[in-house]
Amino acid sequence: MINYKLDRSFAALADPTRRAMVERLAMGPATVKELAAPLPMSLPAVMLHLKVLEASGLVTSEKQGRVRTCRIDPHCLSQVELWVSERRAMWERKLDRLGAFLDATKPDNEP
Amino acid sequence: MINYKLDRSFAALADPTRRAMVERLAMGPATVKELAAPLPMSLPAVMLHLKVLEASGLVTSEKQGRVRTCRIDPHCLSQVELWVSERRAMWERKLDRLGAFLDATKPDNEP
DNA sequence: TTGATAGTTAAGTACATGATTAACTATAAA
DNA sequence: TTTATAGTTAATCATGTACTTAACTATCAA
Repeated sequence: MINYKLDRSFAALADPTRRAMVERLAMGPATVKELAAPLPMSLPAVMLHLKVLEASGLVTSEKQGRVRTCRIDPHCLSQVELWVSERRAMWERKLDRLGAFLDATKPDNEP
Repeated sequence: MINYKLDRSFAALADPTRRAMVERLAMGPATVKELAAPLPMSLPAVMLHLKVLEASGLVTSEKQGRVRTCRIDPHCLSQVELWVSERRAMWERKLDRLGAFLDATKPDNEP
């Protein structure tokens, strides 16, 4: 029942800096420097955030020469999306059944 | 650009105990005691998790007599789902465009 | 080969998080 | 009216997170 990957993905996305990094990467791959440019913090801090994103699997990176290029791995994003949508769907089915029950037991001549 | 609600929702869902609580609530409303029953921790600890879930907006609760009944608020779940699906969709559109570009620039007579 | 660039590691600090036990407050039932 | 139930608050503690600056290592360009 324990899903460490999901733990790490949600935890990674809980930080606004890391969501900003994912938003940037959603537009296409970027280097560490490009990722860091708009962020109001030091490069080592960005590196730590990147490490968290990579540990969760949401982002991958590879180094060529002295440049590390980062990109989104959509699989983990899908896993997160799936978990949330499943719970919401379950809750909404529950609501629908409740509605149907109320309709069925309601005194008639109401719409 | 900063979205505290989203921060709190993702952070709330990053903890396996709280995800377990949401999973339970997806099946229908529950009291604090019912929520706590399967969890390997003290009631005050469960209360703290519940507070985190309520502060994020993912869960609401109301007290009647001495019983507090908790239920999912699907709106915040939708917000989380939307954020994730938008980023994934954006990334995949990007990939598609890249694929189309590669197809267009590829030397011919390849499938 | 000198210097700038891109990234990395280390050490240290401040604050947040997740849990505990003990003690307390209502409400309901016997 | 006693007693059990459901929940709440407070005090405490250990650990984890999010940064900082300083110092370092490669790589590329002039």
